[in-house]
Formats: sequence, structure tokens, C-alpha cells
Amino acid sequence: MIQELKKSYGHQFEDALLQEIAQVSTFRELPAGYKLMEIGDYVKGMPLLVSGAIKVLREDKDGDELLLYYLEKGDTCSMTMTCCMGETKSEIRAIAERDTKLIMVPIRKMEEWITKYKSWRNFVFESYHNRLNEMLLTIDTIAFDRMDERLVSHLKEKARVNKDNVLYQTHQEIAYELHSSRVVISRLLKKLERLGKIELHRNHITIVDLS
Amino acid sequence: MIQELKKSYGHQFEDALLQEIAQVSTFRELPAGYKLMEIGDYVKGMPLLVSGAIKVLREDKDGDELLLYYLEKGDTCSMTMTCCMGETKSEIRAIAERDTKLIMVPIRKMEEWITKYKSWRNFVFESYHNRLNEMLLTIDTIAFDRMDERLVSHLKEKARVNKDNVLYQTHQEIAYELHSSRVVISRLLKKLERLGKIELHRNHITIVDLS
DNA sequence: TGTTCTATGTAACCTTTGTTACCAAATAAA
DNA sequence: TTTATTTGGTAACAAAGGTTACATAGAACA
Repeated sequence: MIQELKKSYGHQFEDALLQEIAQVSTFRELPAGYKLMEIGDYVKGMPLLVSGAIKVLREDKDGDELLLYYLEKGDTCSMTMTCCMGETKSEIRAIAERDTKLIMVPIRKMEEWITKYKSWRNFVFESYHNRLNEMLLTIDTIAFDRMDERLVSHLKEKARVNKDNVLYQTHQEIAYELHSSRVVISRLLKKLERLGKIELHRNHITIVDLS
Repeated sequence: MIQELKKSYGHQFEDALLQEIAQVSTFRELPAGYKLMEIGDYVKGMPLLVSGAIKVLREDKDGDELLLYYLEKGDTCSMTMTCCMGETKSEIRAIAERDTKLIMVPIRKMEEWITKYKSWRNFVFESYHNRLNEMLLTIDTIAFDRMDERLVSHLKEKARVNKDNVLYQTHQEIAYELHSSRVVISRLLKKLERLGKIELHRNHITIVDLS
């Protein structure tokens, strides 16, 4: 594990901290689709992403979903931190977007290291910073953009996160993540295809040029 | 200032910290409508709210606004903290919702106190926690609620924050804060009046029963 | 007092998005 | 191979919300 740690976090954490992390944490490999956290769960650990990606989703009272943002290499879940500080339940759902490796740090260490290591403190604050900014961007898209623009953003982001211009997602799944309906998404995707920006196939979408 | 400080923060900060805050901070009284921060501004201080309320707004590229949340007594602006840590410009606009008193702490002290005072550390993390949760609630309303529900929430929240069941706001102003149009808001307000939930007057709205 | 400005009410219409229904193609299962 | 299921295409319609236009009432003010 220490190698994985050094590769992803060696440039920002001092050796003593890396050692401590290695001692108390567990290394986990999650297959794509694995549900890491459900709404209402109590939080037991803080994930440090080593590779892959985790998607973070919000749900309303009717069970409708909305994709909030992705966690990637070098990220951690600020939502987790806020939860464990307050001993409250998770407000979000977290699912592996693709095969993912992460290091799970026990929450009790989090506060301890904040006083002990400056680099850890910076990391924690930077995470909050990043997460608040991701949330602002999410708000921007849902408040200010129309569904066609949101769809294009979604396709771009999906391709970036998965490092693949072919998206293996059904129209229904896209509709869930954007909190829309399958028919609307199919309609807009067809329009994008007619414009030569994507190619539609059963169970996958090829991005041609979304610039 | 030390009295104001003790009244609002005495229960959570130790005396030594209260003393330090009093020494390096400035006390400010803002009239309702005062613009405390504009998008693009560099952040010079961290506000500790003593009384009143500050509304925090987001703007898109076309200049359209959206109300994100209110800061009240005991709150601080996490967005400010993230900005000053990263030396970046403000992502939001902050305007006094009503007459407001606050203590402005220089940003350089923020990090220093995090190592020095446990209570300050808790306060900072709690602020992040609160802000992330407010952002989630904001996302919930704009993503999952229709405009009539959002309007009712807005009226309730406005009345709560201002401690007044009479709202002194024009339909146009409400439309800006909800990122809608005046005609739509007038239409929905009229519907609420017909249902006996509010009374409409020129330049003010009286809440009768929104439960 | 008459004039001007601002806030609100309302009708008519348009666009976007969501819903229902049905069909066909692709795939999986029997 | 036949049947069932999943996925996607499309039409027709409904609803929410935005736009334009215009009228009127109250407030401000000359």
C-alpha cells in the first residue's frame, strides 16, 4: 500500500504522515458499479482516491436522482468529513464510476492529524475548497443551463472521467443522473447525432466532436 | 466589541481566543442592501456575524442571479475561507439582507488559530459542514422543486430571516433571486393570494398562512 | 392638479420539458 | 429457433415556465 500512497500522495504528504496512513488504513479495490455509500449510512472511513472515479449522487423524497460530481485520484469526500465530525448520517450516495482503488482512513485519525501535520491540514481544507466549488458548478448547470447544454456537459465529463470517448450508458441511465426522462434524453441525443457530434448505438454512445 | 463577541461567540470560544479576536479584528455595521462582496473581489477578511443577515448570490455569464443561502448570527462565510486559502477571487456576491453587525477577522489569523485553538478549529469545520449542507438544500430546491414550491420556500425563508411576516420586496426582485421572470412570479403570487395564503400590496407582501 | 414613473395584473402566445403510447430492433433466455 | 426482455425512435399531447404586449393603479413630483 505504501507504494500506492507515495505514487498518489507522496508529493503532498511528508514521510511520517505517509507511514501513519499506511499503518492505520486499509487498501480497497472497488469494481465499477460498487456502491460505496448509501444515503442514511453512518460514515466509518474517509476515502483517499488512488485511481478510478467515484460518482456522488443526491436523491429527493420521491427517489429521483441527480449526479452531483465525481471524485478522482487525489480527491477525498468532504461530505464524509462533515458527516463524521457531526456524527450524522450520509446525505449522499457514492458509487464507483469505474474500477477504483482507494485508501480508507479511519475517521478518528482525521482530527488528530489536523493538528499534527500541516500538509494534512492543507489537504483537508483544499478538499473542502474543491467540493464547494464543484457544488457551485453543479448549481450553475442545473439553474442556468437548458437540458441540451446539461446533456453535452454530462457527455464531456463522462468521457473525461472514464478516459474513453465511448460511453457505455443507456439513455435511461443518463436520464436518471440528469433528473430527466428517457424520452427527453433520447430526443436530445438524436439531435446531437444529426449534428454529427455523436454516434448512437445500442448500449453505447461514441463521441465524435462535442467542442 | 468584546461584549458583542462574548454575546454571540462566548459559549464556543475560550477567553484567550476571544481576546485575540478583539485585538486584531474590526467591528462593522452594515445597512440593509450594503454590498459586502462582489464576484471577482479579492477577499481580505473573514466575517463573523453578530446580528442581522447576509444573502449570498451566484451569477451566470449573462448576469442572471440566483440566491444561494443566508448567513446569520454565529455564521461565517466558508466561501471566504476557501478563497483566502487559495488566494483566489470570490465566486459569489454577498449583500446585507437587513441591518447587520459583524466582526471582520483578518485572513492571516485564520490558519494560525486552527493549530492554536481547538474551538476555532471546530468552528471552521462546522462552518464548512453547514455551508455544504446549505448548498445541498439549494440544489434540492432548484433540481427537484417546481417554481411554485420554490416560491413558497423563498417567502417562508425570507420571513424567517427577517423575523417579519411582511416582506418588502417587489415581484421583480423575487424573480431575480429565484432566477425566473417577473410575470411568472406575479402569476404564482396571485394564485397564492387566491388560496388565502398571502396578501399582495404594492411593494410588500403579507404572509397569512403558508404552512 | 396634472404628469411621470414604478409596480402589478393579465391575456396571448411560444419554447422547453415531461408524459403516454406504441413500434421496431437488438439481445437474452427458453 | 422461438419467445421474452431490453433498448431506443417517434408521434401526439400536456404542463410548466418564459416572453411580449398592454392596461391600470398607486406613488412621486413638478
